Amino acid sequence: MPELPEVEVLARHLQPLLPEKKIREVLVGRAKIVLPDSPATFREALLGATFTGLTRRGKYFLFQMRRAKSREIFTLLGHLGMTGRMYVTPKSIPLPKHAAVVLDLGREQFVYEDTRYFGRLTLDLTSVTELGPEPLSADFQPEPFGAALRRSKQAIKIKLLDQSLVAGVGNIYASEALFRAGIAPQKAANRLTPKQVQALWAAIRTVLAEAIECGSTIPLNMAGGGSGGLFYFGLAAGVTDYYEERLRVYDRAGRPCLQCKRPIRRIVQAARSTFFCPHCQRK
DNA sequence: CACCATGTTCCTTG
DNA sequence: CCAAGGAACATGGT
Repeated sequence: MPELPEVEVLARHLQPLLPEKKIREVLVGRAKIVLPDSPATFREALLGATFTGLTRRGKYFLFQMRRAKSREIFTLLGHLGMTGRMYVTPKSIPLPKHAAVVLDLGREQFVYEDTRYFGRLTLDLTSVTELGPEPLSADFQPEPFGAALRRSKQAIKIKLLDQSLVAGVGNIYASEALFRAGIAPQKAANRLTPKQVQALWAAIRTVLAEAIECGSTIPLNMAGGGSGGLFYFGLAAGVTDYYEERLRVYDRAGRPCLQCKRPIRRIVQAARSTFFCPHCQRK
């Protein structure tokens, strides 16, 4: 679930649930998640601390915290990796199989679960400092974006996954943005025309903004209701495939292009799937 | 058993 | 030093 839109939607969901909740106990179920902190350091830093706010940067969550005695503020960084989930539940709800970190909040608990354990929940903030501009903010401008693309000979699809170019685009939305912009994914970044740069810049913003819109309405309203606050993004019953229906090329290999009816093709770039329409996205 | 999966980092090569 | 390619990480679904 984790590209920028999914992170944003989950952040909006968690935002009102956390402020002023105090961490009474910290359980690290899988040490790797907390790296480069040690479980002991991590626990000591969070014990007694209070959540004060939550923001997002790229695919990262930035939890604003306040230390118990010193009142000093600090940031807890979260990343969902490929399979991470975070939610706040009553303590009566049993922990999932792959509970990586659990924060005891009193009557509730904050759960970070991750089946593949690729994610992070840590006090180390170095990875955020290397991120490129936030795509939906005014920091993301077509000219610097184009200038960065001109410096790279990589295939544009691969370049879009570079978080220092622009933060938050992942494998799904890279394919989606290129389809919207009508650009072939194999095209070298430095060969895009100024018009293509402009179109891609706009497509990235459109695709991400629409995905946020989508995620913040249907799944959110349905989730949490019956299950005592349990929140599973995109997994609300009956709307399971709403998410996929929005996507125009991703995971649609062999199916007709929504614009020209010719089959969508899947190729592999940098060991990851790319989906595109060879007709609508020509070199 | 084989292959695939929304991500990042580390190592190697040139 | 940098760009680029590939493996590694770990588990589960098909």
